[in-house]
Amino acid sequence: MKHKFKPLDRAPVYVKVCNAIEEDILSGILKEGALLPTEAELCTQFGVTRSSVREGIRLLQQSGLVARGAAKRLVVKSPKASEIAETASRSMALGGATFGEVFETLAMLYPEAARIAAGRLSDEALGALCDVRDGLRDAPPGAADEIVSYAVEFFQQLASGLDNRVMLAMLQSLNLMIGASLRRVIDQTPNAHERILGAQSEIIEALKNRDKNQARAWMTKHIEDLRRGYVVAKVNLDARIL
Amino acid sequence: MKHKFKPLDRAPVYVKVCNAIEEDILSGILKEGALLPTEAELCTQFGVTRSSVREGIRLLQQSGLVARGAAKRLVVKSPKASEIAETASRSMALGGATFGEVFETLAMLYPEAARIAAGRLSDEALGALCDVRDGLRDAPPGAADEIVSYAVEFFQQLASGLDNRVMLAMLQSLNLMIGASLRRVIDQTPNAHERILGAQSEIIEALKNRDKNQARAWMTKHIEDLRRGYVVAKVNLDARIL
DNA sequence: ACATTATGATTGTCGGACAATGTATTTGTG
DNA sequence: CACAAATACATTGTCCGACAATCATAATGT
Repeated sequence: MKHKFKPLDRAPVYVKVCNAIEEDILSGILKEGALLPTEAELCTQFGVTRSSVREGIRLLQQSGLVARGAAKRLVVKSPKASEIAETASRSMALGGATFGEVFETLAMLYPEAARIAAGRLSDEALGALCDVRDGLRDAPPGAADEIVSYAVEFFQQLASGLDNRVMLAMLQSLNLMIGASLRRVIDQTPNAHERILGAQSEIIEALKNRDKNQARAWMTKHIEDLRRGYVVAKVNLDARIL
Repeated sequence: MKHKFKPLDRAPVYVKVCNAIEEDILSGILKEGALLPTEAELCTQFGVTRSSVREGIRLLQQSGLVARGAAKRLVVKSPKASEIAETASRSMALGGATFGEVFETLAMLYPEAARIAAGRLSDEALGALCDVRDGLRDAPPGAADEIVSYAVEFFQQLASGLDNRVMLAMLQSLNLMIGASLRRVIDQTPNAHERILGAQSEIIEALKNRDKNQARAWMTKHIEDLRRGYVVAKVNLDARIL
């Protein structure tokens, strides 16, 4: 019988360093907040030079698994939804995602999110939504930037209230991607202020009444209204987000 | 009047290197597939040492913006949906996402995805779905692994057919997260093979008829069926994915 | 006891060196 | 001349050593 060799692991050392540390984090040996050894210590433990260790650390750093904490020590981090959303949205933007794709996904997700929210939102979460609505109500007329930020913040608060980190990460990444384009839309839409305010109020009302269908319906209308804004503002839906 | 200084940029050099290159990619100066200079060349251009350049490259590398191409040269990459999905799902797993959160999100997204698919899926995409279904049909009984992979592949093909990279990335990340747990569920569910096969057939039928409501309804049933499997298999929905 | 200073540890950056590897060029041969 | 083989070259991966900057801790002075 012919002996067979396993393929050798020819990955660069810095990749191996990254994988080794990552493995211990994944397996729970290194829990969140744990301090990693110093670079010098890692060198002796792995038997490699500091350059390689440092390059490995950069890989871990960018994937959000470790960060420099107090006293510059390396601490194990567990990626937060907002960070995941940020890197995902950035990657999609770079990957050439278009307004159309983002908006369609938004239109697919948020009505369902509203339906779920109607059955779950805590009083605090509802209060936060009301605060956003009130902030929008009191916004000075013509302040497009403020209107946009309140509009996005409304989505943001709704997503937060769902108490589901996976949903939150996805919805947040959409919020990040839609933010920039929304500015253009609201700039050119008359009555944007009132229309958004009205939609938010109706949605809040439905959420308060725990009326899932109503919440979903109003969210659908709200988004449909935004979509019309895109048409009015002549945003090219095939254009890349940037 | 008191002169005011802007806060100095005290970021480490390797971060600046990363940002500088990233900026040129983002602004379109460096398009996808473009070759970056060699490390030595970057050193002279930035006026820093190779160590710093290399650490900066690691950051870019992990964020999926560059990769080593032919002849080891650095080439600009635009992140693909599958890569975004992979890093996102990994991050969420590390961030402590639970089966419950993933499954709830799945149950929220896929019925809507099916509805959209009914109005859009190309013949090729439908054919791919049929292929998956046929593969599942011909799978030997008791081959849990195969059943799982066909079940996931069905979701995968459906997502691909939507022709929306943002949706695709999100759905794919769910697929990755659900994969492992599905194995346990199907292992312990009697008739899983037939039930999944039946659901796939019904969904395909609805898609062929361009019947959005029917497609959505059957997908909902399909997922509800999987949910029952989770209960039967006594999967703790509050347990972390790992 | 508390503020200040000295000490030490650690990271960030530099410079140079060399082996491994893949590319490009030259050379040899029909 | 065409094509294969050998050579030279360029580039990355890895190592080593050094030092300034920064921050934490210990020592010191009042």
